[in-house]
Amino acid sequence: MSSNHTHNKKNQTLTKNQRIVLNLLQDSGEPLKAYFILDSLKKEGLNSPLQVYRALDKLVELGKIHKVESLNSFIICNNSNCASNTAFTICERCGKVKEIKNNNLTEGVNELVRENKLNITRYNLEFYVVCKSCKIN
Amino acid sequence: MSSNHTHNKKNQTLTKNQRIVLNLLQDSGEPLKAYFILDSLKKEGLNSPLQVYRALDKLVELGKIHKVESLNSFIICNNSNCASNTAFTICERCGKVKEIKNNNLTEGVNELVRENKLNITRYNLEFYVVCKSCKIN
DNA sequence: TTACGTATGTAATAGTATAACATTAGAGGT
DNA sequence: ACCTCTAATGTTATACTATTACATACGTAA
Ligand SMILES: [Zn+2]
Ligand SMILES: [Zn+2]
Ligand SMILES: [Zn+2]
Ligand SMILES: [Zn+2]
Repeated sequence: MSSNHTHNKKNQTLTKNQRIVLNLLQDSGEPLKAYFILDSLKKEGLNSPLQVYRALDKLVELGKIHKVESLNSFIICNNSNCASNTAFTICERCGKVKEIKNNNLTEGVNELVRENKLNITRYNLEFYVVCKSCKIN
Repeated sequence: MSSNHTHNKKNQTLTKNQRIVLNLLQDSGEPLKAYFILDSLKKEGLNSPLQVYRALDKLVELGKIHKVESLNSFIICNNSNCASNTAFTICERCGKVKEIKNNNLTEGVNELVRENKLNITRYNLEFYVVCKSCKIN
């Protein structure tokens, strides 16, 4: 079946489990919970939580997805250069999550870090908001 | 026993459960987990997780403690004016957590928020570091 | 007093994550 | 091709984190 030649090492190293979990997160675009992922992928052959968590761990490590800590959820990275740094807005009302892509923010954080002599290895920023559609209602 | 007159409303409103949980966190200074708190306070009369979680919820709401989301832990607020905004450094090696008190950081974040038009209600910032004692070793 | 909101106590259960161990698949060197 | 090493898998069990539900008590204010 799956012709897993060794081209394209960076992207094609993914195993079957990792790939189907990544695809689900990609298609969804929303933060998903591990057990929801498990339920969704039963038909693809995932049977146990551990299979999901192992795939998630690997994908986080590769920077392809992020964990939204305060939601116990995982979301596709749409930024492609986070290097395990994350910044999200989270709507307090509807739960919608957006990864912040703004370069000003990234630069601003870097500046903050320099100015405050924080010897950091990475960061995780969660900004709680009321999103546009929720503000209307 | 406990003469709970209604003086000093802001601070003395705490109930017995809330008070003993707060005291433990205060004495510890470290982030503690709910079930550790439960075990520690069995002798004080806490029997069930729910008693702990209810106290924790209230104390978070009052701004007296914070939840460290990525550790599933709770820590005393040593800042006194966070208004549910939090900023921590977390050592990746030893797990030591410090609340950032630096006013420059607070102001810097506010600036970031203004510049990026983030309509936020609160934020939670986690900076992963290697702390001094861990860097030596 | 009555009524209301908030806190309690207790039991059960839901939701999140990892440990342990045996097995398999792949990449790289010889 | 064969050996070897590492990483991933499959499976079961278990640990850890948090909430639901419901009955009861307490404090404040009308
Ligand atoms: Zn990202
Ligand atoms: Zn919303
Ligand atoms: Zn604080
Ligand atoms: Zn350390």
